[in-house]
Amino acid sequence: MEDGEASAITCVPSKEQTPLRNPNLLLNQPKETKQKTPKTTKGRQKIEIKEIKEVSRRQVTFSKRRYGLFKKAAELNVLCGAHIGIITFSRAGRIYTFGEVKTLIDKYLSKSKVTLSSHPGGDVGNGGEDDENGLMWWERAVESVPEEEMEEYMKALSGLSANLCTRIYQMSGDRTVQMNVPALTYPTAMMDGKVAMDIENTMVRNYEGPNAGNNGYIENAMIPFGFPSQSGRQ
Amino acid sequence: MEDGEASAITCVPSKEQTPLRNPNLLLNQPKETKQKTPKTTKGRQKIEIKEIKEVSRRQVTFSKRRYGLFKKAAELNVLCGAHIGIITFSRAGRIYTFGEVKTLIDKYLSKSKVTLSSHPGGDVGNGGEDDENGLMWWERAVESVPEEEMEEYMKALSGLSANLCTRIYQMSGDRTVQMNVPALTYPTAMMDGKVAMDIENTMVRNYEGPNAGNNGYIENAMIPFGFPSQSGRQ
DNA sequence: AACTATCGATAATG
DNA sequence: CATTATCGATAGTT
Repeated sequence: MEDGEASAITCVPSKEQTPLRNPNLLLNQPKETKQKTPKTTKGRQKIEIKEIKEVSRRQVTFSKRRYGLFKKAAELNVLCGAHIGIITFSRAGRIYTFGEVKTLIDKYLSKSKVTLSSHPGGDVGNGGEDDENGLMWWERAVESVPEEEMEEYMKALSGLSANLCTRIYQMSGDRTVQMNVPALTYPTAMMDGKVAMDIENTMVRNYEGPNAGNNGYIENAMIPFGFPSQSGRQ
Repeated sequence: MEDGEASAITCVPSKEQTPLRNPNLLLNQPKETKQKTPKTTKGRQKIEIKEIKEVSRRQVTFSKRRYGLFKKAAELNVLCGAHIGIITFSRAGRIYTFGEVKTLIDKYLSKSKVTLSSHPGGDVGNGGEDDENGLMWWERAVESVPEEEMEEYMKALSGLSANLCTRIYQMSGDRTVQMNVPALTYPTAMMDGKVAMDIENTMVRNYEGPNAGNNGYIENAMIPFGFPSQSGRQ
């Protein structure tokens, strides 16, 4: 499907290309005889929902719409008390996440000592700080994971999620805990920096919802990570 | 910020603040030449972004806005080629998901044998089918996981996610695989029905993006789950 | 990045 | 659930 052809998808089939050059724009300005509407731009125009080919335009759209999407999610969260998590992978492999889910799981992990007080023999209790000695198997750097084990990893991840989810539901404690299951876990984990070291052009950004505050939604909660100021490639 | 009263109509027009400093924008407002239109409704009114107290109204808003959110996500996906996953928990505990992520991970897991072909000594190759004998630790039912181990589960899940993400990035194979990491795993896993059995009034709905087709977005891809009419799990 | 005109989403109503 | 009028998001431009 090339440009210039409406795929007849729905809604308002009247697709009009834009030969429009608003004469008010750059023509000589004979003063505004009628200062009614000095149109300076065409304003928003209808676009077809299909892949944007031009890179720069696509990047801009991605930024704008991702922002809008997260804002909507934040509003939905506040208005309806729903718990929402969003992960977005850009084409270039950047990860943007939204959600309290991440925060909640962070909180859970950080104060797991308090939450889970009675454990038999382990010393998980002081898990607040990193346990640098004797990494557990899941803490190994991924380089050590051969490709053949990928499947198991996947399986483990899937199974873990299921188990966790079930378990948490069974506990049926406060509902906030129910939400913080697996969804947005790995961006958090990637925050440690390990991942950033390995992946050249991958960054993680996070967007926090408004539920921490009251009803406004936080605009600039994006936290860059990994490399300082890598601008470019969406 | 206090929100004491619960008025019948959550409309607080008095607090309306105009962040726009351009006077031209005000000119756009339709000049109210008395009443020449028999207005049948007030139309959309501005609402404050705060929790909606009334249940029925909140439910309606949740439906509408969740629909809108998923639609936006679908558009973003198509327009920019981004891969997006969304999980939404309603207050009642219902789960709604959006995203190709779930589908992709399903596919990956089902054909992991094909995907990971060259392994030295193991026999992961035939991992396509379930290994019913000798369940791995992550396959144990969660009932057997004592509460004290919850922390480890959480930790494992987190670590696994990070490792997986890194690993997949390193492989840098086809991009579809990159996307199917951990995000929307557990709804899939919950498909087994175990969770549904335990939780009385919890259901999982899924919303699929449009990337399967061309540029339209699928409206009614919600698939109920857990109970009888399971029409295939792909 | 900021602005503006327009389009799309949706609160209120039937 | 359909309609409508308004508000909010955003495509195009500077």
